[in-house]
Amino acid sequence: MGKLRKKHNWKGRQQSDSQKPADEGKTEVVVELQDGARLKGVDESNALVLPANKAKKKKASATPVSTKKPLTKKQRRELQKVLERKEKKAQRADILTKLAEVQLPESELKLLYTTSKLGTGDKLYQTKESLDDVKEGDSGPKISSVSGSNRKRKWKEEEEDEEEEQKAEEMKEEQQKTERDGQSEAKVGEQQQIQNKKLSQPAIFIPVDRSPEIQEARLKLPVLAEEQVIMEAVRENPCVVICGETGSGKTTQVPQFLYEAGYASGIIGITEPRRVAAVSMSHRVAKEMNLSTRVVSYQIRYEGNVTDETKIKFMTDGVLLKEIQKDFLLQRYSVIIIDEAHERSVYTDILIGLLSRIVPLRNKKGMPMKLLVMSATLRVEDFTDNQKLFRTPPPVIKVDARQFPVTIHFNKRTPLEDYTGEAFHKTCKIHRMLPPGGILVFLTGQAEVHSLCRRLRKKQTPQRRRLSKAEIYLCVQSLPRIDLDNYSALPVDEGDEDREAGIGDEDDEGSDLDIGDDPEEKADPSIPLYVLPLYSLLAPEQQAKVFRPSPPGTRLCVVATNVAETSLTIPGIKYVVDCGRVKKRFYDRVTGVSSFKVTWTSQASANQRAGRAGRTEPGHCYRLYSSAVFGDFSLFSEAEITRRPVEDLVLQMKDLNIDKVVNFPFPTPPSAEALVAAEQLLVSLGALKEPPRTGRVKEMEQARLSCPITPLGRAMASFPVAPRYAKMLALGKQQDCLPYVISVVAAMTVREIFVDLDRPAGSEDESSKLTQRRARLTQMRRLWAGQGASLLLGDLMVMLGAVGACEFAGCTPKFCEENGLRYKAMVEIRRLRGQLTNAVNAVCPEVGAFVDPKMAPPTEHQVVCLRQIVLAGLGDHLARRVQAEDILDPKWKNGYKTPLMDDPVFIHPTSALFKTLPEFVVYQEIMETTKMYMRGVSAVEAEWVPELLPQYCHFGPPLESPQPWFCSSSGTVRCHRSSTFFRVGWQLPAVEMEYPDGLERYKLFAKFVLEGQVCPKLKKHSSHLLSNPSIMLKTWARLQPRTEAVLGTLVSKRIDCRDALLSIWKTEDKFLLSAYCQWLPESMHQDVAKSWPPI
DNA sequence: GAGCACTGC
Repeated sequence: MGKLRKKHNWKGRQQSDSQKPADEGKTEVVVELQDGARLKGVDESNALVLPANKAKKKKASATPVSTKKPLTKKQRRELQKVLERKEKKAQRADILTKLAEVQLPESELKLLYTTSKLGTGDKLYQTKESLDDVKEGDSGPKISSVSGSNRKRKWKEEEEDEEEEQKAEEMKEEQQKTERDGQSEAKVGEQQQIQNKKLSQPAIFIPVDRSPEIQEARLKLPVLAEEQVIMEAVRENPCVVICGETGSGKTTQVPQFLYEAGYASGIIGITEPRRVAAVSMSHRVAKEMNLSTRVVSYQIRYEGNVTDETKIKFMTDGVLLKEIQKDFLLQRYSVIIIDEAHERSVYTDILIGLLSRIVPLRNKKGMPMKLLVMSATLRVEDFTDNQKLFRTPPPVIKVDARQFPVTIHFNKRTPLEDYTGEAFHKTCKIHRMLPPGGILVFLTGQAEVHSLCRRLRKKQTPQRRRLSKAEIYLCVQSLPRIDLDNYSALPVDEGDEDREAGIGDEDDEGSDLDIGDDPEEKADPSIPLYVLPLYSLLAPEQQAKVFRPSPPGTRLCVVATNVAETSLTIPGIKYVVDCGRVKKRFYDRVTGVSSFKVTWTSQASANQRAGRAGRTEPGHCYRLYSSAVFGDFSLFSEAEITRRPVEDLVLQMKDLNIDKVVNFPFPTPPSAEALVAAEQLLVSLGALKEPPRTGRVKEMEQARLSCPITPLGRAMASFPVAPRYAKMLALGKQQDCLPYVISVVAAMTVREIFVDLDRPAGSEDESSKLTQRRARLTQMRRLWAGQGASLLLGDLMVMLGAVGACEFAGCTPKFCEENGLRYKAMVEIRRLRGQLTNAVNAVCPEVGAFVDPKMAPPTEHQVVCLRQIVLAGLGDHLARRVQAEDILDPKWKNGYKTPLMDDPVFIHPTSALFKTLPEFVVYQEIMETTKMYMRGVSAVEAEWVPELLPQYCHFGPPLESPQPWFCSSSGTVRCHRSSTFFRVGWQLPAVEMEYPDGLERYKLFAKFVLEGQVCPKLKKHSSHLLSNPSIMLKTWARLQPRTEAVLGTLVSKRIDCRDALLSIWKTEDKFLLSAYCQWLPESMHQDVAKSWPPI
C-alpha cells in the first residue's frame, strides 16, 4: 500500500491543469445535481481551495530601529543637550507653578520631582520599596543602574530564556526562514547589550497639552499615584502585570503614561474584550490628551479610524489576533496592553500566550517591545506563576481603585428555589425603607427578568389602598412623561404582604436594611419605582432607557442579567440585589450537545456585581444567599477556553504554523479531549493533513495532535467564521452559489436572528399583540422556507429568505419589527456578509463576489447545490430518522439518531422541517432543553453522503455489477461501491467512484489499454490480439507471460490511469511497447513500433 | 409542541 500511496501523490503532481498541491485530492468533493449533471470537483472548479493568494509576508526590515547601534559621541552630545533642556524646562516649571493661572503640564511636574536625580544615574524614578508585589531583587535602592553585575544577571537570564525563545522560533519557523540567517546568533549578544544601554538612557518626555479640567480629574485617579512604579517596571521588564479594580483609571491612563514616556515610537496597542469599550476608550483618551482621533484611534471588526499618524490604538482582542496572522512580530507596535485580562476571554488568553513568545523574539531581534497585562482581580497566578508562559515571573503592580465603599448584606437563609420571589421582596423592602438611589437586580435570564419586572410594576395597582382615579390622574399629571408601563407605585403597606408571605426573618432582615448612610435622607415609599429590564438581546432602544435619567420623582430599578456585570455600567446605582446565580452554556465534550444551566456564580463575579453599587456614592449590596454559601463559591469563574470547543482556535494557531497546539503556552490549557476533537474535526474538513495511520502507537498519537495545515485550511483560516462554515465558504463558488452561501453562513453565525415572542405577556393588550406577531412570524417563516425543493434546505432556507427579504426592504427597523426579526442581528448579518465577501475575494479574486441587496432567491439547482455544500461543512452533524419499524420505545417517535449519542434527538417544533421529517438531516447544533433539539436543520439525500463525506464512510469492495469501467473523460478506472456511515453503520446507497488503489486497478487499467479504450489508436489492433484482454482479470492470469509483462510494466512505473500513461511517454517514448507487442503477432510488431506511443 | 447567559474575528 505504501508504494501505491506514493504513486498516487506522484500522479497528483502530474495533473495537467494543476497548480494545486497533491494533497488537494483528499479534499475533492464531487457535487452531483439531481438531474445527474456532474459538477466538477472542487479542486478543479473552485479556486477557493487553492493555496490562498495571500500577500507574501513582508520581510523584517533590515534596519529595525535606531537603538540598535551603540551610542555614538554625537548621540551622547544630543543626550546631554536633552538633559540640559530638561533641566531648564524644570527650572522654568518651578517658576510657573507659582503662577496660579498657569496649569503645569503633568509631564513637567514629574520632571520637577525628579530634577534632583538628574545626572546621578539612569533612574528618573524612585523605586517604590514598600511594594511587595514587585519582583524580588528588582526593588531596593541599589539598582541605580542596570549595569555591572545586575546587568550581567539580566543578561544571563535572557540567555536562559534562549530555550524559550527557541520554542517561539519553532512556532514561526516557516514564516521566518527568510528572516533568519547565520549572523543572527553572533548579533544577539550585541543587541542585548544595546538594549540594556537603551534601558539606561534617561526617560523621554513627550509633552501632552491637557485642559485644566481634565488635568484635575486625572489627579483624582488612583493609578496616577503609581505612574512612577508602573513606568519603572515597564522600563526594566519586558512584561508587566497591573492589577486594579474598575475605577482605578488604568485603561485610560496607562496608555498615556507610555505615550509621555516616549514609547510611541511604534504604536501603543490596547486590546479590549468588547467593541464598545474599544471605541469609547479611544474617544476618551483622545479627548483627555487633547489629540485628534487620527492619533488616538480604534479598530473593531467592521470599522475603525486608524491612520498613518495613529500612536495609540484601541482594538478588540480578535482584531489583534488577526493582525498577528499577518505579521507575527507585530512590528508596527512598540507596546501591547492586554486589558481586562481577568475576564479570560479566549482571544485574550491566546494573545497572552502568543505575546509571551513574541516579546522575547522582538527583543532578541533588537526591536524591543513591551507587554502589559491589566487585570481587575488579583487572580493573576495563571499569568505570573506559569513557567510555560513566562520563565521569569513578571512583576505585579497593584493599583487602588477609587470606589466608594459598598456594604455587603448576606441573607440569613438561602432560598434554593424561589430566588426571584426573594429578589422581589428585597427590592420592595429597599424601596420602602431606604433612601433614594437606583436599585440593580441581578437575575439569570430574559424570562426571569421580565417576570420580576411585571411583578414589580403590578404593584402600581395597589391592592389594599386603592388610589382613586383622581389620585392616579394627579400622580400622572404631576410626573409628566412617565411611561405607565414602566413604573410602579408601591403602596405604603406593601410590607404587610411580605410578612404574610412569610419570607425571611423580619428582625434579621430589618437590621440589614436599617443601615441608612444619612439619617437626614429618608426613604419615601410614595414615589414610584421606575422598573426597566436589561439583557443583551433586548432591543438597543430599550437598553438605552437605563442610561437616561429616570423620570423626576421616581426611583430607578433595573432588573438585569449578567450584561450589567461587565458590559454595561448603569449610572446612579446605590443598591444591588444579587441572586448569586448565573446561567451558563455547557458543552458536552463527547457529544457536542449544548445546554444552559443555572449555577452559582463565583466570588469574584459576586464582588464585581456588588461593586456596581459603589460607582457614584457609597452603596449596599444585598446578597440573596448566606455568607456560608458565598464561602462555598469558587473564587473565580473558569477561563472560557476550558469550557468550549476549540476547533476555531486550533485552526487559527495552525495557520500561525503552531503545529503542536498541545505545547502552546496557554495561561490555562483546554482539555486534551477538546484538542483531540478539534484536530479530528479539522482533519475531516480537510483543513489539516491526515495523520499517518501506521507506525508506533506513541508516534501516531503525537501525530494526531500535530497535523500540519493544508492549503484549504489556510483559506478557511482567513474566513472569520467557525471552521465548519469556513468550509462551506470554500466550496461556495459552484453554481454561482457564493452569495447564498455567504448569506447563510452569516445568518448561522449571528445568534438569535428572530425575536423571542414566546415570553408570557404582561397584560391583555400585550398578550394579543404578541399572539398577532407570533402568527405573523410563523407565516413569514413558512413563506421564507418556500415549497418543494427549497423547503428541503429547511431552517437555513428560512434564514436565507429572511436575510433576502430584509435586505430587499432596505434592512429597516420597521421591516424587522413587523416581521419578527431582530434588527441588531440583521445589521450584523449585513456587515458580516460584506466582510465575508471581501474575505472570499481576497482568497480568490476571480470569483468577483459582491453583496447584492436585491439578491434573487436561489434556483432549484442552486438550492440542491447549497444543501450539498451545507452537508460538506456539517458532515459530523448528520442524523438519520429512526424508521418506524425500529421504534421499540415510544420516546423514539419522530426521533433521529446521531453517530455519537445513544438517545434520540428531535427536530424543533419551530423548524421548517418539523412536519417533513426527512430521512437524513444535518443540523447546526443540538440544544438540550426539555428534549434534545436540533437547531438549524437541513435535509440531505442519502446518496450524497458517500460522495461528499467519504471520510466518514466505510466502503465495501467494488461492486461486480455494474462492472468497473473506464471513464474516458477523466481517464480513470471507475466503479460502484456501497458503504456504511461510521460508528452507526447506516447502509448508504452504492455510488460511482474511482476504483480503489491496488493491484486490481492495474489489472483493469491494463485490460482497458488492451481493448483500446485508453488510447483509441490501439483500438484497431484489438481484433488481432492473441488473447482476450479480459484474461487480465482471471485468477490464473499469472500463468500467461503476456499478462505478467503488461501488468509488471505498469506497476513498475505506477501507471494506472491515462494521465500517468501520457506523462511517462513524454520521457520514455517506448514505454509499454514490448509488453504490448507480446499480445500481437510478430508480423505487426514493426508497424506498431512505428506509431508508438499511440497518442 | 416550544423555555438561550455573555463575548470576539
